[in-house]
Amino acid sequence: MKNEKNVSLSVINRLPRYHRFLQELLDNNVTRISSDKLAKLMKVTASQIRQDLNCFGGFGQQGYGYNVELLFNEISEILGSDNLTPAILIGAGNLGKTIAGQVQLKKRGFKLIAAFDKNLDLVGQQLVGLTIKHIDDLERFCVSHKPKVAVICVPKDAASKLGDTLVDLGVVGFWNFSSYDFAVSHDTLTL
Amino acid sequence: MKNEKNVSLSVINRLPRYHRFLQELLDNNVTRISSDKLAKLMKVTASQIRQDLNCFGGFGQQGYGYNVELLFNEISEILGSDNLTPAILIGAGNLGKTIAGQVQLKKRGFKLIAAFDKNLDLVGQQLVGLTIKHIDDLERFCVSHKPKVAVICVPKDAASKLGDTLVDLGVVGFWNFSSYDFAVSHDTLTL
DNA sequence: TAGATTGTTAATCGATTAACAATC
DNA sequence: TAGATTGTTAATCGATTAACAATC
Repeated sequence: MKNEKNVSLSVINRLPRYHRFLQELLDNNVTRISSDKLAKLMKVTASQIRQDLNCFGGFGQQGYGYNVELLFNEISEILGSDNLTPAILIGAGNLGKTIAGQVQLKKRGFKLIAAFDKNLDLVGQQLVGLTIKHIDDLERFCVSHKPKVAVICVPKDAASKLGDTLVDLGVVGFWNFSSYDFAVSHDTLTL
Repeated sequence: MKNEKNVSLSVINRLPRYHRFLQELLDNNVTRISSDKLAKLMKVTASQIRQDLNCFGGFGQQGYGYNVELLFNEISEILGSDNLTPAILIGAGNLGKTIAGQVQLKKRGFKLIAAFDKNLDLVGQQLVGLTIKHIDDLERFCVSHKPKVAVICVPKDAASKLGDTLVDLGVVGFWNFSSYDFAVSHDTLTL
């Protein structure tokens, strides 16, 4: 397998989608598939698929195509738990709860490792298997656990204070459900 | 004002952000701003700002910069109600209700013109000023009102049946909060 | 082997950034 | 006028698509 460095964000963002389509194929007992067939299925170009998959190594075989199970396992590994990007949820109110439950972070390559809120009524409650922490613990937590992504589910006013702090604490990506506009020069994640 | 044709989606997607920053400047009684200053504020390049704004006409003045109020008004007009892209909400359950309330479609250039659900308990209820309609009315509604964007807030199984139908009905953009992966060759909107 | 299909290089396309002449 | 700053062209950059030699 070739060096995984320099794989563009565009490619990485597409991996979960490959994963899902391969899962589907597996479910339907499809054992092999060509870039051309997969391309038609996913409504992308075959070139893109070959380019993308080749970032991680020669998974295919000339004249044959790709082994669905092998490819699925390879991508699973790349996206595997060890490779999931740690994310935190900030704001565990109605919006936060809904997002946490529905947005399927894992399928997108993220793993929720903590949830924070300032409301003491919520602190201590369980949310998708996590105990909601008080927002005052945010800094200490980030220093020790180094989450890379923050899912922002707080009102505008609260959000406006979070941006710089989080960036200082090492957060490099925001998935922003508040109406505040992070004027930080970091990637905002695509839904 | 020059021809507004051929303005890229990237530029259009940035307009709401310009709008918000100009609003802020107005609130702070700033009357003029150079592309350079605005660039620093928004953490983008001055070139990009000048290129973007010039898609719609020469709003600036050499040696002076941009008149904040004038520019704000121009962008307001471009994003104005008449120019808001009509959108529909599909799925008015907990997720749909939260999204409808929180995601601020208008700030992103969309106007919610209808909400649909299959649950008869929800049909008839009010949601952000709209009466929730039954999903069976979807097709008739789309034919007559031609929404361009659909905000999908239904479970995976329900979502999977919607994609092609909606595309056939003229929907060209999806803002997808379900876990179903629309394999349609249309733009998915960026959060 | 012959046909199919990858891996990979080259071409294209579009968006971003840089540069600067025009001009307020 | 002189300085500032736009409007706009040209250069750069990155991502996508096309093409095809390698090869299973």
